Amino acid sequence: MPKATFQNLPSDKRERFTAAALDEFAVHDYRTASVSRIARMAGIAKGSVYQYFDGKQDLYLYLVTLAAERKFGFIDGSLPADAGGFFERFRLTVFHGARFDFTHPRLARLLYNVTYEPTGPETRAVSAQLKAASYRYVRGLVDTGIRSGDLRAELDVDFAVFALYQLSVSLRDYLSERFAFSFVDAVRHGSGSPVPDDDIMAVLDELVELLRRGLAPTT
Amino acid sequence: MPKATFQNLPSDKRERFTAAALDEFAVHDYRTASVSRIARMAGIAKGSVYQYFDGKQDLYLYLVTLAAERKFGFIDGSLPADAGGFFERFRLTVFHGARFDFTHPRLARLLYNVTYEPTGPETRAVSAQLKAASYRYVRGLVDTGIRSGDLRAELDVDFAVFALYQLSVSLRDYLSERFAFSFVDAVRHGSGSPVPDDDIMAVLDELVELLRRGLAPTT
DNA sequence: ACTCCTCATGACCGCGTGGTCACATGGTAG
DNA sequence: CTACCATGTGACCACGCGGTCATGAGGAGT
Repeated sequence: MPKATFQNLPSDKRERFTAAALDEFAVHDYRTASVSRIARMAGIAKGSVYQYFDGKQDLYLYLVTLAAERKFGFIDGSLPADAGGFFERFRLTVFHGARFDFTHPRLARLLYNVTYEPTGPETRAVSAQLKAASYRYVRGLVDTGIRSGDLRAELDVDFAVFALYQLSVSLRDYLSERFAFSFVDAVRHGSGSPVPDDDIMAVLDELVELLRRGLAPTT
Repeated sequence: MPKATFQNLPSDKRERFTAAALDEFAVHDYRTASVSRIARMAGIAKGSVYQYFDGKQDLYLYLVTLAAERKFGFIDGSLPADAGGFFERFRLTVFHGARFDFTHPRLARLLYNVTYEPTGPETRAVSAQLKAASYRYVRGLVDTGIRSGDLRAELDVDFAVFALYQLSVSLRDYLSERFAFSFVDAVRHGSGSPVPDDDIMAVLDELVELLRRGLAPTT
């Protein structure tokens, strides 16, 4: 985590550095990301990076924590306090998650990289932590869903949590493909307007419908 | 693709090299994988690698093609010729896919890496090709499923294909977590007996049930 | 014995990496 | 004016990478 020196920095410099670092880790995975490039982009000497953080891993941990807090905070802040049924809460959670991703492509792309990089000694712990947090969230949803009768009581909870997690995480892949929104391009240049809320909702309707009824005809 | 020199090699040497290369790309992603290490592991000089292949990318393409052919061949060879309903065919396809993965952890892990590495100029094309092939397969299943009435006619086919693909691909994550089977360990040391067929089937029942009925109670 | 040709070899190249460190800078307290 | 301390700096280090290439070994044809 950041040293005191980093906290003492004038805020514009601190932010310029943070932005450069986020860019780098959003476009490259951990191994490929380069501390030298971050320093160059931020317009500071490479040595300064090591005045702010203990090293590459430390910087990475800071950025991931920051991104995760922002995203979870965004979602929580957007969810209505009153309960609503399981499917409605799930729909809104994923919806606001997707909104966050399209409006904060750098942070979203960083978290995406973390999710799909569970290998490697440097990233393993961070990836596991992030996944655990997401699982906890979904499991809470499922548990209350079962208690309230919105979900079948005989469900294999572990499996349901897995399926919901996977579908909601990979939904970003589907959305970005379907609406031709490249997160990497959005980070590199400011290109591409975010996918309209209505379009996200349309796909989400499809997903919730699938989850609610299954693929088979009701006959 | 391999040069003539590689084809002319005595088969034991060729296989020792292929095994070493598969190991390397199964345990590391493309950038992290090292040609020098492969040569060392295979007990040959680094220069020899460049007698067999045009370079790292060329070697990678060869290995991925090989792994994909083996896996698709294995699944096709295990599927009964007579049709069966959509869900039964889907179940069997995923089942044999999982069986292949547990009995060929090196190849499985390589394909896994390809799937989750769509970034990077060197791997982009290969990843896209593999995904396209899988999508084509699933789409065929869905199309005939709709024609035969096993699936609702109003389904958004694109979305259904996405969901089926994602769930079946990520099922390996779930299985390996649930049954504590580490693919990476299985590659590095021969450790860990594959998950029993019955256990795979039990999870698959859960998946197919989910897809067939959806999460909501039938009420 | 001489010539080809295929293949094996490992020292070597240029590069970019994460990380270090001796030194420079500048503000503040005495 | 001096002493101190927090910061900034970039040349430098060792490393491992993908890739090259001059050299040599060995078998086949004549």
